[in-house]
Amino acid sequence: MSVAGRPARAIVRRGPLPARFYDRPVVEVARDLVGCVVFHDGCSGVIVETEAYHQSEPACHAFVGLTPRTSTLFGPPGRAYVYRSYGIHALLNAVAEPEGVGAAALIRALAPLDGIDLMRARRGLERLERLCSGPGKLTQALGIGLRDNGCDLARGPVVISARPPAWRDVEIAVSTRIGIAKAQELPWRFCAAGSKFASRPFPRLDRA
DNA sequence: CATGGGATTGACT
DNA sequence: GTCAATCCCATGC
Repeated sequence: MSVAGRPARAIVRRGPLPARFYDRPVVEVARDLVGCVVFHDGCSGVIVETEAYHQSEPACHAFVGLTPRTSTLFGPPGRAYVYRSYGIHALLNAVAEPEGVGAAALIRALAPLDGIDLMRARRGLERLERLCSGPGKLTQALGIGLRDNGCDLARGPVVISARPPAWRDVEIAVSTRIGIAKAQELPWRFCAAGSKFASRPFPRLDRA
């Protein structure tokens, strides 16, 4: 017990991000999610790479309007949007902007924190830098699947919490998005500068 | 109902 | 550098 009477873990463990964190422009949400922590099923990791997607541009699934697939994107902010990519991978997004606006931040890479042995077992890999260095890799490592689509990111099973103290002032690098055919010019990719855990190195450094 | 296209990854030349 | 795996879902007949 400290002099102040507060357990140390109360300082280290931050609460989940509230819905209002997500209820604003998706580009800001994507940028500010870098350094926050994703939890699921005994594993966690610090977000080191994100991308923003908005209904106004054609790379976003919500560009086609409200369909069964995109209903989560148009729903309330602070939910998980999980979809299957290339028939194989589940990709995790955090829904942003007010309800009725289709937008989300794609979580592209994590720096592993807890449950690393479980992540290694799920991924069949040893190297820490490769466990969560891609949007399909991190969902496999944390055991996140399509069943988590629509879950409340403040209540779980998938939870995102605020930046730990060591990440509060993380330097953010900006670049264009990866793996898309349309709207490639938008600078909507954000990364913890110099992180070894990103899906790919950054072409150059620009501060956000 | 048939078709086609991915916000990827890992194996291979 | 190339390429296939694999499946949800939007689109069109």
